[in-house]
Amino acid sequence: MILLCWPGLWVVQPSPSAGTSWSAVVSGHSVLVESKERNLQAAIGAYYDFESPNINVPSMSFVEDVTIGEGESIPPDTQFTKTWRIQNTGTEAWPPGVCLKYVGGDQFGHVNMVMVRSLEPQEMADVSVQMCSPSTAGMYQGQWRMCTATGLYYGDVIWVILSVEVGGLLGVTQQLSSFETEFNTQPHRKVEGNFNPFASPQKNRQPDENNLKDPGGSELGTISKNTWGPAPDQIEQDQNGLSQNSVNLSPSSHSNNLSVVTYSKVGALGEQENGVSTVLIPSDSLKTQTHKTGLSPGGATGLIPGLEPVLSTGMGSASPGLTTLPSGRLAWPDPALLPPPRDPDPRSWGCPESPSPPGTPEQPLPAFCLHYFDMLYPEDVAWATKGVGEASASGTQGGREEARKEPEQCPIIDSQGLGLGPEGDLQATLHLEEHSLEQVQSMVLGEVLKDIETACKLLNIAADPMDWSPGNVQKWILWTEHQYRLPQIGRSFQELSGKDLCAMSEEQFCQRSPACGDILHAHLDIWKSAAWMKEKAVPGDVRYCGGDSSWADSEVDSSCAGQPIHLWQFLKELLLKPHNYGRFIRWLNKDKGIFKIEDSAQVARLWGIRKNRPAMNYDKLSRSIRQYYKKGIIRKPDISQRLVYQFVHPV
DNA sequence: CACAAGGAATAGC
DNA sequence: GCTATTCCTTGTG
Repeated sequence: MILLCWPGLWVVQPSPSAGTSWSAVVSGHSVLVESKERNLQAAIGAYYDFESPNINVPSMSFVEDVTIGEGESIPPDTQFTKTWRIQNTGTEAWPPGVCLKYVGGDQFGHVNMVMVRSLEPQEMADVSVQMCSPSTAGMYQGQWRMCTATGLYYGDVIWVILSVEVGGLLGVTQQLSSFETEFNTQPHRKVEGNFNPFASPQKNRQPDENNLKDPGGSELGTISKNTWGPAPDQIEQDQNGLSQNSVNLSPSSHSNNLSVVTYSKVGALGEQENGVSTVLIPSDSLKTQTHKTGLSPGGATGLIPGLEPVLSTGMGSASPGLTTLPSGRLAWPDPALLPPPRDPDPRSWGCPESPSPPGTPEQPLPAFCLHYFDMLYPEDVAWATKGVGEASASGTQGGREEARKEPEQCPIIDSQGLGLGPEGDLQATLHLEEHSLEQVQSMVLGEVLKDIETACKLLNIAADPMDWSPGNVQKWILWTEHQYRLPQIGRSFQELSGKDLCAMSEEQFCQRSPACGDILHAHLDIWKSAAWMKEKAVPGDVRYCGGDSSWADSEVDSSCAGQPIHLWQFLKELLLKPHNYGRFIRWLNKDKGIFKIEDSAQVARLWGIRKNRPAMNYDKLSRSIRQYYKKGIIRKPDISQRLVYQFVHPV
């Protein structure tokens, strides 16, 4: 099996040598695509539930804090109930199975999700979560967001802002809250009046960044509405255990031949507490689940058979021990912290105005964010593969049955009977999603092709691996290793041309690189498929073009094929792609040509890859930049700052 | 410690 | 010869 991670897209190819069967995982869901031809589009037949323009996204507005309003303080280590009032501001009732989920910041206890009933248009309801205040005084904040059963986040990001201090006033409001609870046996009663004198009227309050403090010292405390995605370091060093975006890429964890693997299910126990519906996720209850899936040969035109709209909590808060991501895992921006969809081009999500768009330290901003990727624990593989053989044998019928067969392992959260809704609704939803699937495929594919295009320009290599020289191969390997944080591959592929590489089997890849040969091979397969598609693509056919940039786009590329690139040209190339490299280098004043190297090590590494100089570092790179001083190409700006340079002749 | 500046030798084209 | 790389020293914050 190969497990391949593209930004936002996973592809699992169970039989690489045959090359006829692929499954793609997008947004945490998976489909299997039987492909008679070796065709990337078929490979990426994916069910994707992002905010397609064709899909109505529920609307939600935060109304007010019911308990723990602004200005209230709470004693340390104190249990309390946080209640928000929210409203369905859309024109349609919410779909069944929606929930409010913890998405970032401080979590205050173990509860990370609470079911919310389907609100009618304009209806308001209170949603409560049992929390526990931190043990040390200070200001804290956390973010929560509504989420559909299929993992689609919607509505305002709502905040918990806590002032923890000894002698806080919690007692008063909680007494009031408890008093109310006695008269409100419904977990989420309909609100008909503004009855709580402690409610704060502000909507979408901005926390005072100067006062917010994260106990772990992370920068999460400074998340604001203008900084939707956690910065790379924040993701990697998530002090809150919000690791639902992490995926273990270790091939050793995936050594079985799986037909299809999905990672979207958890074990969860719903329970009622003091009139508050809570979902507690024991960390040891996380499970993965296989779906038996299948689509018609060559076509990715159906929803996954057996895919149930299962509520996934992700796994983040359930795994408090996972505070850092070890090497080999990829982290992704949390889609929950992205703004509500407005721009149909998903590439623009997550980086609205931030000069430093969110992403992983190594990744350009993923165009498609995976919603829930639970870990596939090694010990779960045996369980996960159980039934896979049956899946292959029974084709497309088994998924739903499989889910029913093992309810203990994949409990479907259906608190208060709100789970799945009428079959008719589901069918309508499926129908709608089918329509968007093809569009989604195109977009996913476009993103893949664009990433390859970007890499080609950056590395100055051909798109078709068959055309690569041994030097190109080294560059590509270095690049892939860098881009996907693979273990050091070294020189085990030295002397090989692109043709040699293409002729190698996955086993041969693994022989040369036991740690990640399979992943590398899978990446090469994507490149080969993309080259095949490019060859087949009819000029003018925009189906495979991702938005504003086509494959043949001759976007500013200062390098000429075959010509050695100059460092200043390379820097300009990076600067011209802020979506990809804005975290590494960005303009401070484009008109004056002033730029700042934000991540010197990464820029140096990219330069080293480009020049096939693995030992490149910022010391050397900066020496090269300084060579430009006397040549009048680059200089230090008038007010010298560290890592800030200026093009003498800005474009 | 990271960065800045620049000298000197060397590599690669 | 030109450009970039590599290694080095010295200095700054």
